Amino acid sequence: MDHALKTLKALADPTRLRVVALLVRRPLCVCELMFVLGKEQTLLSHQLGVLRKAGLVEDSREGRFINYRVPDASRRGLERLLSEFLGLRPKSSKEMADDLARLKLCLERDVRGGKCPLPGRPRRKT
Amino acid sequence: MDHALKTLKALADPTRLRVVALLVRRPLCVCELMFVLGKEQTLLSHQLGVLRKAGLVEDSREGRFINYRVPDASRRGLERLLSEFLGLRPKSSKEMADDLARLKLCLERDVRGGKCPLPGRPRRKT
DNA sequence: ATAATATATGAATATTCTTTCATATAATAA
DNA sequence: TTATTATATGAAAGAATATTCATATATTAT
Repeated sequence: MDHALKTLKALADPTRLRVVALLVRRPLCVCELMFVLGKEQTLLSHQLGVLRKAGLVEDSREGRFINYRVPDASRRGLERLLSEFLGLRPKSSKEMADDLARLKLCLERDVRGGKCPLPGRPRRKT
Repeated sequence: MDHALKTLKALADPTRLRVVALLVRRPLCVCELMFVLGKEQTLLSHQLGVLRKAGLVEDSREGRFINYRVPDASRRGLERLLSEFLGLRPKSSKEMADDLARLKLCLERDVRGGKCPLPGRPRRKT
């Protein structure tokens, strides 16, 4: 029950919930989350720490970037929790739709100056 | 997303989570919850208020007692959330097993002095 | 090396929640 | 009516969380 509580507490914050709703779709680095959510680096770092300690996300370094992701094992469960139990679907939640739109922008326009090395996105030219 | 957050916040407290785990099984009045959880009336009252405002529980008066229950519509979803997503099953959670044992006691031994009028339990002799 | 970039972390502050206390209310009993 | 029982509620106190600030670390670039 302790673990259940840690999970619930970790999700019970607007920014963290948005982060999870994004990461459940694809891995992202902190700067992409900053762009999409419009939050300070240091705040996201703390909040990602909360999610990490709750086991909801994992991180892995890739060069100077750190990518966060939802572990494969929990992905399905989380997806269903969000969409089925909480009703968090892009169609029904404007906030979520907006985040996804900004994410699209972020990925398409390579907002971080071509520096973010996530798979499927342009890398630096060096 | 606002509603999702309210739900998560309401569940993200040890006492409230225990309350929900009990009410998902059967309706109970406040004094029964007091007995099972070993908490003060006034505390439970506040916390039931939080759950009620989040729509997780309903209340209905029956004489001088007030019975709380999980609305039929959300019962299945909540059950699955607790057992499947959070892993809160009596078998795996000692805390939950203990609560259910105390609930059994409470119902069998008619702890509230035969006064609680919930269905399936002895009523006052008057 | 030095500088720049991406991110983390500890401490301080600000904010929000929980718990308790005192008291109110609604129903029933005497 | 007065007393008792079951529960609710507002306010105060206490505890936990979130946010910000200053600074640290790791990686890469120059």
